Amino acid sequence: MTNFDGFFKSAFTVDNVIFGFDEGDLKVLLIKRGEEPYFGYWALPGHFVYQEEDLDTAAIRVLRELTGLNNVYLEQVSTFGAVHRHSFGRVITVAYCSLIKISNYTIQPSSIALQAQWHSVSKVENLAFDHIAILQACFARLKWLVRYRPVGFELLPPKFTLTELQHLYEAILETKLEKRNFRKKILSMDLLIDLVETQEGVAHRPARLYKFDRKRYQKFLAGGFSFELKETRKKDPQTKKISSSVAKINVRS
Amino acid sequence: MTNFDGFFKSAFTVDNVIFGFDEGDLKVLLIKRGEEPYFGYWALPGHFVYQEEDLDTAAIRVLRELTGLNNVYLEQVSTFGAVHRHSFGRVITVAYCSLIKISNYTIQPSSIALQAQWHSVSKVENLAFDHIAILQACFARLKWLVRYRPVGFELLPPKFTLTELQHLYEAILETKLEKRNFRKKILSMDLLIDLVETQEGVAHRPARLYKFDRKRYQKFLAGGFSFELKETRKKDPQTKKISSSVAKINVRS
DNA sequence: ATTTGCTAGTGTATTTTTTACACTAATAAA
DNA sequence: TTTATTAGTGTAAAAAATACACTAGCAAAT
Repeated sequence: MTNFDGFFKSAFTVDNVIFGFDEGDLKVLLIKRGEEPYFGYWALPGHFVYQEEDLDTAAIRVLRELTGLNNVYLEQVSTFGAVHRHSFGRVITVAYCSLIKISNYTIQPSSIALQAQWHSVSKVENLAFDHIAILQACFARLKWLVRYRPVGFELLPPKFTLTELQHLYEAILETKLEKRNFRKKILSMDLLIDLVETQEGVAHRPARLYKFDRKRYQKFLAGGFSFELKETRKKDPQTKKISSSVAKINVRS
Repeated sequence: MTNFDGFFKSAFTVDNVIFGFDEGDLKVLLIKRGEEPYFGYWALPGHFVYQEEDLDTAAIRVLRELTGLNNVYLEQVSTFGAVHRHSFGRVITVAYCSLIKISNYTIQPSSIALQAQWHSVSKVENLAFDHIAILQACFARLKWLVRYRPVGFELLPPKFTLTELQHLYEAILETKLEKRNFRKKILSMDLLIDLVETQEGVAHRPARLYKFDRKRYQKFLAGGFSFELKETRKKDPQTKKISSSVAKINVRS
């Protein structure tokens, strides 16, 4: 039998990209590292996986240890393994992604995290390691996901208005949507419960509040999910329809 | 500085899921292992990654060494890292996926591969390690992909009929499609070149041959790709439209 | 020579969905 | 009472999806 000992000299880590939404802005949770390499740099909350620990378990543990976040559903996105991405040796990292309601959680930096803070995705730069690339991959995944699963709701507080929901979709998709059509689409999916309540303390007509209908969502998951809307072209009349290439999917229960 | 040596005791591998299409059947390329563990078992072509080798590079090399396949475009799908998935120690594996035209390549088993053979995806069982789960993950990815990129063409010979193309889609999506609508859809994408030639040696009206227009595909990639068709309900009239849940996406250039 | 069986390929009416845009409604502040 | 501002609705027109019946061309059987 060949000897494979030479291969057993690597390590692997998990890195978590946690998205949140606040003040109309898409955020990502970063920690300030208190450990070499990249001491003092902002980084994704991630660390080594123990020998006797599954990847998913490690992702949850590491996130809890660094940021205090618990009970977060994490999903694997992809794996980064460039040879010299870590100065301590060969370290490949598995990226995980999640969406949470910022207001539901208290961030509690600990372990090697000097700080843990929400940063606007659009303003993030200079992260440790190859974390910018990992963030980009997860953001791309999020954009993709938002069209097929009602992930938007994960990012909003329990009660929200349709306009807030629309702004969230616009922030993720980095586009503008047409109000009428957005509402028709989202309501036709039958995933929202009208709370009858309305906003308070606004200097204009108060909007109706909705909540996400989790039970109906479960039924929906079996069959499929739909989100499709073209960006409005109202404000940019010189834009011409050159080739309206479209990507679609149809899933039947 | 903390000592991290304890973490540098793992290894990682790459595993390749190569899909092909032949005789109306979706196939996957497997090797018969000539090495412990799982000596003599059928397995995905995969092996250890060298210390100074990137993951993508390793996937290409391993595939070449085991099966003789070269110049295959591989795409990362996901990573499997259950603690005891390999008996030699902690080994996580990164799964890669590809689609090739079976007739374009000669399979040449070597290295630890005793044999390399195409197997019907629907009949595969009893693979080494957790390779069944890896195959399933890649098959799911393929089903997904086929709706958004014209990957179908990667699996067919250079000249093909529309009916052959339809059968391929039906095999991947595991459904039946309506001929008229399939043709309208696929031709409207403008990705096919009519070769004017027709089939020969068939005992019925010979079908027109087409080839894939790679140049137009490049242009298309920038904007988006569309494939959407509902399965025909002709043959199953008792099926009722209960809730036609639909998943769609719209991407504009 | 004609018929039969088979698969290739087309025409089109109907329904559903998307898109665009203008309209009305309700609240607080001026 | 008016104004500014955001909430929310009606609907026509266009585009796409769906269903299904039809015609076309070839070889083999009669």
